Amino acid sequence: MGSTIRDVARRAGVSIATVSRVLNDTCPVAEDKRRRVEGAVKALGYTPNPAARSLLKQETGGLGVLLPYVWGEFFSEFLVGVDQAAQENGYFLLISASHRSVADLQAALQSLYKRVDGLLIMATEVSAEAVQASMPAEVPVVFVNTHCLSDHFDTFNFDNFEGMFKMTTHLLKLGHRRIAFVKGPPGAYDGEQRLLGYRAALEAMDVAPAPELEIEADYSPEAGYEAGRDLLAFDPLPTAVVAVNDYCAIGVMSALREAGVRVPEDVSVSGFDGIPSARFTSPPLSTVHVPMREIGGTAIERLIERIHNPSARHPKQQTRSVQLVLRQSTVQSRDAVQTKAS
Amino acid sequence: MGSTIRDVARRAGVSIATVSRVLNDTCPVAEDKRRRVEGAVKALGYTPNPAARSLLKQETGGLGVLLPYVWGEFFSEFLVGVDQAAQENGYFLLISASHRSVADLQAALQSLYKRVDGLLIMATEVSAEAVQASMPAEVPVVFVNTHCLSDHFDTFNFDNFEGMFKMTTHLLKLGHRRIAFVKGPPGAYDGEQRLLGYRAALEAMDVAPAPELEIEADYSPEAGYEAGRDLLAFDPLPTAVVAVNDYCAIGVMSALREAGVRVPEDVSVSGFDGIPSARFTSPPLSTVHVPMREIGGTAIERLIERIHNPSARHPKQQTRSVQLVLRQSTVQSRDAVQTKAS
DNA sequence: AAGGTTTGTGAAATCGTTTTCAGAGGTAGT
DNA sequence: ACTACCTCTGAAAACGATTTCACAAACCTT
Repeated sequence: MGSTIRDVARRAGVSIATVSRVLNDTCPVAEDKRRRVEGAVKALGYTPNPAARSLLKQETGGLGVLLPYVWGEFFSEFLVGVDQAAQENGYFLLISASHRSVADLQAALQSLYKRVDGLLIMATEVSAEAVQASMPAEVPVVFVNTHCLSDHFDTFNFDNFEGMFKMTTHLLKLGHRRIAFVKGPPGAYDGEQRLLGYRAALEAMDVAPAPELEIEADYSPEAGYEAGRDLLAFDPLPTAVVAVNDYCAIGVMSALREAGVRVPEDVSVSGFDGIPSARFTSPPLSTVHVPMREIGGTAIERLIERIHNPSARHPKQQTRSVQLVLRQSTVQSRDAVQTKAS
Repeated sequence: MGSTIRDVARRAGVSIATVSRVLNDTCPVAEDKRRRVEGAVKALGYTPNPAARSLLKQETGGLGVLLPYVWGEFFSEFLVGVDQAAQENGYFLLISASHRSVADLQAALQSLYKRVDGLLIMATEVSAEAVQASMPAEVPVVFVNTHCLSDHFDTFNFDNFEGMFKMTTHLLKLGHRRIAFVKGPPGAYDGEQRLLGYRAALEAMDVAPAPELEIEADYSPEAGYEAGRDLLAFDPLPTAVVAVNDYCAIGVMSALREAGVRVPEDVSVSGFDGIPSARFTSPPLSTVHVPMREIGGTAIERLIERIHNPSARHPKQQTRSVQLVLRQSTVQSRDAVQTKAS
């Protein structure tokens, strides 16, 4: 193809300036020339070279998306929202994953430098401040699901703490008192907020915290399965298990089922994230729904707004609320039923 | 930041040519100047402008990835492999989804033009030929999981037909004779191949095909659920259900369970893809494992190879074999047991 | 009919690199 | 001591667009 603006100009019998004007509709151009240029463009299959264009105008038309890692439906839902919003606004996406440490992020930022007009960063294990410190300050950034100490950044989070607080409270109201928590990986912002929400709910209902019931895991069903096996050692079993996310809960349920423990009759189990599959587990999983698709879309729109209006007033910290979705995996505690019966 | 090569040259007291030489290690440079340049680069935090660079050398360092859509673990596994391979080779990724028709693909290709050095295209509902026809011919492309009529393209597929043939045969050997098939969306290459594999297996064992047992659905658990409900109307029930993919199978199992039909005691169910979650369903799902992570990585490596060596001989058609993973959702048919007992 | 404005156009500068070309200076060969 | 050959360096020409500037022609005024 390699036809340039010069080829088009020659074919249409005009100067390259005129071609550029027709293409960008930036100045009035005589009707006959305009038509000749359009004809030449079509005939040659000409497309402007984006490198040349972005060299001159200082913009690329690209958005960078940095993720800590990619796994499962949580991220794919997010990406769907991101992709859709970007396409609607005529931007393309530069996506890069597995950036958890500041060093990883720095390397990625380096390679994205001047290739994108703005960045969407989900850095669950690092603060926004730490990321920003290793980055040219002038490129617009929106942080998603990232810990932010100050209010100097645009952030778009969802309410990890509140969501888990609500879920735990719900289980407490169902009469559960021995509620285990299957934790996320150490150092992860969202996981830690969820843990704190769990603890706060216990405290709010005057239930003594039980550190031995907080089991180490991560966000995978494999780790959830292991955690579930660990839980089986308790006698008596906890009557409910709150998992840091849905995948983890799925693993827990799998381990319990394998050992002949029934969910929810013997043990209630809950998740977090509200991934699409949670509706179809056995039993269907009670969870806290995080609308990741919507969040991805809105975050992109925020970013684009920032790009168009970089001098805007204050960065915005926004927190999306989340909702309890109660299904069959959580029921009233048998202890509570017995107590009531007695 | 905006420091250019000229700033570096001035600070180091050399010409811009020398700076370029130091940065690209393209010619010998005197040790003292080299050091001065390196110092200036560090002091100014200089990074070469990629637009300028790719304008001159005709390469971008980017790879384009076009997907029909994104949903669930099948795609996230694929993306993990793609992302990892790209990073290891120093490429960045331009990802764009929801391109199912030729028109959609064309629009995406247009916006990726000259922004990437090569393309990875998964076009499940269009042939490679149709895509190529609307694309400048000189950019290297590798098609993944895409129907290819001729042998003019690099393709990297996995064995949809054979996988489903094996799974169906396995169920037949377990004594099942009334085996339902839950179909993918019409027009999807992979889904249709799987359907053909199912039919071929029936034929190979002289089991009469039963078109009424082929139920319309798509790749989602929701559609699988609906298909499962449709199946409940059959009397007698089929003794096995082969779903076009795992998510669909999950939906089927959910519908059956809800109606009090036990899996696998009453009905065996199988999936396809081998998504990570399939291990953790209830019961764990028998499936055909497609190593999407590996496939994504290998496809990227193939693409990079093509980029480095565009004049290579013939395009390669490669088909990755797939493996049966048998778990608890498929067991011997009760019919077969009865027959044996009689 | 003369002057001022508008409209349309092309030449040339610019963006920030890489790379070619030619020249300067040093070393070795005879 | 003169030529031949390296080794290193800088000036300048690309790459392919956009945009400024200047100018010509056509259009109004009065």
